[in-house]
Amino acid sequence: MLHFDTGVATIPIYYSFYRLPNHILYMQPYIFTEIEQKWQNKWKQQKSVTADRSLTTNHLPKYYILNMFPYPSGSGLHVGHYMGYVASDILSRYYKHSGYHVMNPMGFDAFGLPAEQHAIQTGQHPAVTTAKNIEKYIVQLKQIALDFDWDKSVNTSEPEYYKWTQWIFLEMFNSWYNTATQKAAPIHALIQEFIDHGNTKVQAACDDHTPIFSAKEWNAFSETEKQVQLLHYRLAYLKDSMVNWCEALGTVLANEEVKDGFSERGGYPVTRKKMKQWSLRMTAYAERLLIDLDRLDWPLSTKEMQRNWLGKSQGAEITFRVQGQKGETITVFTTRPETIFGVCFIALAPEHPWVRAMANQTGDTALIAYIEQSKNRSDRSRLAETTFLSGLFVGTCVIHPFTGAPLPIWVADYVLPRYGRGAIMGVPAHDKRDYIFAQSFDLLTFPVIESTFLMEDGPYEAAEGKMINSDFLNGLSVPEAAEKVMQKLIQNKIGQYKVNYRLQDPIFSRQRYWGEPFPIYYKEDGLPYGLSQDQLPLLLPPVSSYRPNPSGAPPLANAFHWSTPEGYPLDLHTMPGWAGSSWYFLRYMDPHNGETLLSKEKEAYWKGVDFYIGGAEHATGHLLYARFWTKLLYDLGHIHINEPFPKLLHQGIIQKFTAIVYRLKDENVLVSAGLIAQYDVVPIYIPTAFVKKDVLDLEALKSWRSEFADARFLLEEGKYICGKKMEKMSKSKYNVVDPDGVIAQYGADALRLYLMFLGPLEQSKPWDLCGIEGVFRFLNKVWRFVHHAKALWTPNHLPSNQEMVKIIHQTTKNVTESIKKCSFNTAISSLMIGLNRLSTFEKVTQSVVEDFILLLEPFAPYIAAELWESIGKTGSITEVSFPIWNETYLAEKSFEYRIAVNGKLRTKMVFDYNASPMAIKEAVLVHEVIQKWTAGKVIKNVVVVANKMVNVVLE
RNA sequence: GCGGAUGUGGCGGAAUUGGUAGACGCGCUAGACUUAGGAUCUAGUACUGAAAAGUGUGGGGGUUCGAGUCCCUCCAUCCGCACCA
Repeated sequence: MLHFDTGVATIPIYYSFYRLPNHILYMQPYIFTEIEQKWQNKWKQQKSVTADRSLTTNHLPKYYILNMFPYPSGSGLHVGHYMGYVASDILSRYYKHSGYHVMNPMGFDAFGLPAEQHAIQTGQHPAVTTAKNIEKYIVQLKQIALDFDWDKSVNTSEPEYYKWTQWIFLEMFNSWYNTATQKAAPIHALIQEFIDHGNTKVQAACDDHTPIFSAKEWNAFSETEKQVQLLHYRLAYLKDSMVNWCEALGTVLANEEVKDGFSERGGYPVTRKKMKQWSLRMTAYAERLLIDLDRLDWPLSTKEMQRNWLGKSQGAEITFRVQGQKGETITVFTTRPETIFGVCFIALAPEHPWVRAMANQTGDTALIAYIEQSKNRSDRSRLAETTFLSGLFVGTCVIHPFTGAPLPIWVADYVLPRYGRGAIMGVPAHDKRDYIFAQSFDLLTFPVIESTFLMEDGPYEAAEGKMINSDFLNGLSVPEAAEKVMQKLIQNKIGQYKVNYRLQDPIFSRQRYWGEPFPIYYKEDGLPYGLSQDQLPLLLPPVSSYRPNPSGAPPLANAFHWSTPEGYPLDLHTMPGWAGSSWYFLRYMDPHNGETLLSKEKEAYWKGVDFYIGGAEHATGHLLYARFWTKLLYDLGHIHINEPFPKLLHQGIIQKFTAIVYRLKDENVLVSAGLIAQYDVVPIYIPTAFVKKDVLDLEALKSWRSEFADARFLLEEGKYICGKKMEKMSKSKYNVVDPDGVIAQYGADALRLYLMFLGPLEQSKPWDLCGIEGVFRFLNKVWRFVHHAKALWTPNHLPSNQEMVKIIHQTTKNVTESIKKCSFNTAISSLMIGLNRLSTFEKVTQSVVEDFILLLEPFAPYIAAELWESIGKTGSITEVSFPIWNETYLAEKSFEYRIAVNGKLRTKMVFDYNASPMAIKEAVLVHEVIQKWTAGKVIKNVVVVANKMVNVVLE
């Protein structure tokens, strides 16, 4: 046994000297640590493993492959992160070998809350921690030979990058959405329109209660009034928004960051508060975002998620007159206008303007209390009730537009203010929530569609059947009735068709420090104005504290003299995490351009991302925002790409068993997994290292954390059995696998191979280190194979062995086709099969060995580079063309048919590749095995499928 | 509840898209070379059965000469949206 001190760990290398021929005896073993170190150093001198080709190589076809860039967190990468990166690296290397000009960049989504939290705790500037983390990431990425071109990297937190994020924001601020042309346009075109016609004719996406003004009125407006009106149209606009305010974090949280009234991060209480926030008029794009999904080569599930998120629903708005209040009306949105005769009440969101007006007017304390109470309930909890819905009768009625009957107006918080008009018509007979509400308050329920349902059974929600109890709709089918009632509503000017989207304009400002400052200042009128382009980037200022200002203002209020040179105060908000990531794929094409965000020439060459790889968890966030920004920049003529990611693949997540102990709810007693049914327990994740074959090492746990030191244990047969669950690798669940340890033990090539060999890229799969032995053995085998072949070959003088040629061509074909399908697990399997078969030959020709190393290179670049050099090649292997197979070598002369009788396989027979079906049939029928099965039976049919199989069918 | 996906040996997974189910790898069993084996090589390894043979791709049904693959239905698991009027 020899020991090689690798510097990382002492690894025993086993191999035997006996029995081997001399040349093998002196063959150096596969010491991956040395090899990988050697090539890493070599490649360090180069920008990229294959030097970047300049745009002068325009004749080359391009391939732009992209990974979602990571947030550089302090905990570094775990093996799961590598999944997508390795896949893209394989593709990138393959396309380079195939003559493409490949771009496979990597960068950092570097603004984010963790660095800011760290800054708050330690006082260290987030830029410092971020830079440190990025450095660590780059080392980790380089060690597994990921061929990223670091010259093209981007970092969203650097001024040269966020200058353009701010620039894009200004473009949004200075634009409006023309719904007639379905395009965004510069704001000056809108101003001209106002000068000519006021806003009476313009079709634009704007705020709900934008006042109407004539050209004359516009021209008479003061500058301030004009700006106020324009703000109703800008694509980036200020809006009073109900936001999730977290006092402890001093910030506003997105809906997805709030869980049951508490912040997801930190678990602090969250209240709802009205604040002026920047919003983006994304809803203007809802229809285009929906329609264009059809053109995308994306996983179906992700497209479906985006469709749900956009949430298009078609229906009608119907206006009801309020009884006893002349001229006052309430407009509701419904998807089922045909059920108009089944309306038993009207329900309004507590936030509805009419409700507020009523409360002010009457001073009704119960109503005011109800409005207050609803304010702090999240949408989720407001909708979560299944048995009782709360509400309050306002004491007023509306008039049914057809029957003239009075319908009570209720305030109910199951009606959400931001969906539709914040008002619904309650049809308890045909809507589940309306039904529950009616049950809760004993309201009338009145069916208008014929069904076998009894009222006691619940609502009949299906949109099919014959209309009843519905005056002029009686006897019609549901669709017919819907059409007829709409005609009538439109005719009577009390209703119109309406399309609604669930999507809302996202809030775009954060009360945080570590993000892009808004290039916005405020004049005396209190209105926002954009900085000019030459004032960008607006640098993130140093602050005395990263916490919110004691006044409650965001951290930027802690900056010294945060104002324009003229002395106007600058906006105190910063942009959210997704700002920088919504357009970064554009910047990679031209990362250092100081003049524009992306030059026309570079865009014309690269034309956008060909293949995007990233996690499915970004299905509705990042992937939707990036599509929105792309369309916006496209509208304004800055880019010619309409969709950012035409082709998308989600890599699966790596899972590992977690270890769980169960503690009694109010005692420090841990209960073994088999006994938990009898107790009230809380599961707690513990490090998996403490568990061997489900049995817990009690001492390890006790010394891990003080809280366990004096814990008592309820054991099963003297052992504590842990619970386990296959879960996504995550630091908080203590089941992460650190890549450095794996690399030290098996090498980066083995880790790459293993990650890819595990299974289909897009599938989630469990990590099990045992399996890595297989690919590690394979690499050792390759090593021996090449050295063995090299020692024995006499170049160019070996007679070409047809069988061997066929094997390498077959392998080439299988590997190439698998790579193109991103089926890397079968590609590696083909390499293994190829090697196993080639190893049976005494001598192997040099060209076969060369081809094999080339086929391996995208998967295991270190060993490939080393072997390439060891067979006497001086140039870089990455510059060499990928092998191409020749079908004529693969042609078979004969085929082994499987012969079945009544579908059951009975024997196999070899026939010439071109044998006629007639001849095959005759030969099969006289074959002794077949005769045995057909003896005494009547043969009904003999199915002969050329070069597939034969089936003899008996009566 | 809705939408999407998945279900194949002890395990990870293959299967030319309707044509030999279980490639490749792990694990396991036996053997070889060995002081040794956690190196390497050889053979075997879905299940039942002594064998002949039979049974097998979550369950049930169907189409077909032929179904892991297509259709219907049910079940389980995972992911997403969650009572969006």
